[in-house]
Amino acid sequence: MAERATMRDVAALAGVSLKTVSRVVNNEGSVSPDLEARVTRAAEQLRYRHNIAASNLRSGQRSRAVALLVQDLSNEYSAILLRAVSDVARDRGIVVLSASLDEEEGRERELVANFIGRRIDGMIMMPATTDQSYLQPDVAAGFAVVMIDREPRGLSADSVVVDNVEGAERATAHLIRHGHRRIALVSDDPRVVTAQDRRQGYERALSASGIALERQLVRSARTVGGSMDQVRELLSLDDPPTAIFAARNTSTAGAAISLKRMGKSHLVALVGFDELQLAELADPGITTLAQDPAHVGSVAVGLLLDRLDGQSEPPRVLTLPTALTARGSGEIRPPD
Amino acid sequence: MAERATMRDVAALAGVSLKTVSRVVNNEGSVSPDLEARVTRAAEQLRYRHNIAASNLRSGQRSRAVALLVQDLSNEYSAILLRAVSDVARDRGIVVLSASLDEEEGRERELVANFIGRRIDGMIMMPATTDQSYLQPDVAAGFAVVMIDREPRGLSADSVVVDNVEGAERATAHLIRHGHRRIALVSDDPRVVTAQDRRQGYERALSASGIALERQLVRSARTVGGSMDQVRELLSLDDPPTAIFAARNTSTAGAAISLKRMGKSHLVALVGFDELQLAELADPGITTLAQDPAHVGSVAVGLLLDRLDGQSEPPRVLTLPTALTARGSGEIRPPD
DNA sequence: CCGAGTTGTGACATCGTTGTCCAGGACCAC
DNA sequence: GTGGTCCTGGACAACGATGTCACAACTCGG
Repeated sequence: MAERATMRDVAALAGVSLKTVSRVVNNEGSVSPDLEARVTRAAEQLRYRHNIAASNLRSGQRSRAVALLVQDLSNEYSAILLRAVSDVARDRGIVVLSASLDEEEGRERELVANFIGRRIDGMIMMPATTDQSYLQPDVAAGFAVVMIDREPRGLSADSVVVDNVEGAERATAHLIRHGHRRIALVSDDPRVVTAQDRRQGYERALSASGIALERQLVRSARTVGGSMDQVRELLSLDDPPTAIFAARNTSTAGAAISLKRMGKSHLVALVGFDELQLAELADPGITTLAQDPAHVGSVAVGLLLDRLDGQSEPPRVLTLPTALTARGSGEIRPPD
Repeated sequence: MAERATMRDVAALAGVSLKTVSRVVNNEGSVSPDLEARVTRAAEQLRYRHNIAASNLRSGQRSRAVALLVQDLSNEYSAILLRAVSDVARDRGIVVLSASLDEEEGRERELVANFIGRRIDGMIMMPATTDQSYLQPDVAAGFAVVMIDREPRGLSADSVVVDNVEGAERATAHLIRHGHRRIALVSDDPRVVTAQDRRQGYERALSASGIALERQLVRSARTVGGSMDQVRELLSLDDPPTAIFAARNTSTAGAAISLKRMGKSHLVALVGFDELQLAELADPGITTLAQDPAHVGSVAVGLLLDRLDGQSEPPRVLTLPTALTARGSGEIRPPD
């Protein structure tokens, strides 16, 4: 296998010194046109590829790489987020690494260690750990961190969140306003902070209307399939709910599919937290209370780049709004 | 801002030589337990983070980083692909960079140059260029490339594809079998190779049944919104199509939304190429002819890792199957 | 108690690049 | 012709790490 050409090889072929090649490659300017042409030709001839890692090592520059750590890259929320982050990064010549944490603490620590070992400049993370104080020394050493979806714990870092409690309360109140009093909650794993917040919002809305919390109407599941099962069980209760608040996009998808398979899409109301790309296509359309993941992404990467540009104010928490879009499923009224 | 500790600092604190620290960090074994403990303690105390880039530079090891270049990371197809690639990579301690090309040749070349400059080990790519011969010298230097969705041109590299012509022909034939003769095609930008292939399959199916190609029924659009517009136009023709073959997931989504808004979901048949996560939720469910992106991803990364493990057979082309899933929209019969 | 073999440790060069600094030629004014 | 400035080019060390090799300090058989 052919070895890669280095600056030394280029210099030898062009008959100049190593440093002159470096000057040409970095466009430092102070090289005569004649020599510059010779160097450029030699580089092309040898298919020279500048080694960015070596360059960064020597020059002490930033690596121009950042990471995005989310729960699940295949979730459409994360996919849109990644796209938004990548677009902003690319405009600045920054590359993006990404990974899925699946809410596993060990995986977060392992991936973070790997990324920091590669000396990336910063990271946008939807944390899986409950405490991120282990990152404090790295942040002190200039590593930029922005949390999304959840505020940092034990770490001073910027974050971009939505008001999950308020949003869930609003979504649940929407169902109550349409006459429901038996409202089920289908949410994510209760260990997840956002799931706890959304449950709290759900409970607040109920108690604000004097509705007692019924334990059997509160369900959780981590996957679409799991949510389908929970909804099937809910609807076969003796006294089934007349409405469902699905606190996450996978829960909403599962609930909607279950309702459709049971032929109850038009009978049981459904409001989902988070957007679903094809929410409009379902029949009835699925009412959602959504945040805009592209906005979250661009705001988060903006905060990150600010820090890399030397911003040193105290950490900021940006709370983005959520919007309720009525499409039909959330406006179904309870039977008589 | 605190500078990061280096091995030199750790060595000084532990009172040993640099090389001994290196031995401990790399677990080379031949260090006495006593010294090893001192080194470990010093490393923790200084929050030492091993510099992987410097280590790779010196040792000449691979970087254990690969890239995934797709058209659009926010497309659910790409998101699932990325997730599958990441999962396999993570099991081997390999990190994944990703980027969207948006079918722009310049962006492909720019991103590839950046990634190769970072000395990543290999790349899985849905190419935007029509000719990838510019990569040949890098492949010769040990850079592994696997193409997905499209075969490489001007480059010997492995690829993972589906038979687009055959798939499109099968999808179109499905509509013909249900009695349609005026079948519209809504596809991606005609410069995209897969769009050309799928159009060819569409035409083959028509001519196999003696149906003349009608130019005005052949449309293309790059986005969901564009596809919606095309479908709206198609249905307001004097002699509108009774069925639509949407040759890509964004086209399918656009077509389905347009049909729903026009109240024609149950009147005009629709078959889409590629899966849509909520295809089942639409009313009627959307009939699709799909490939499995997770499978494409794991097969592609498998080929890539094989090459990195030294596999040197001639390039392979793996053709994966597509499956037609009837959900209702593709089985609508034409009026009268 | 010696010589051979085994272990553990460190000095040094090196990976591919860039920052620093100096040499020397061209040019100008005097 | 001299002295100063400007510009270009190159020697050298360094970034943070590891491979090579040499050399102490052991062990152990005889």
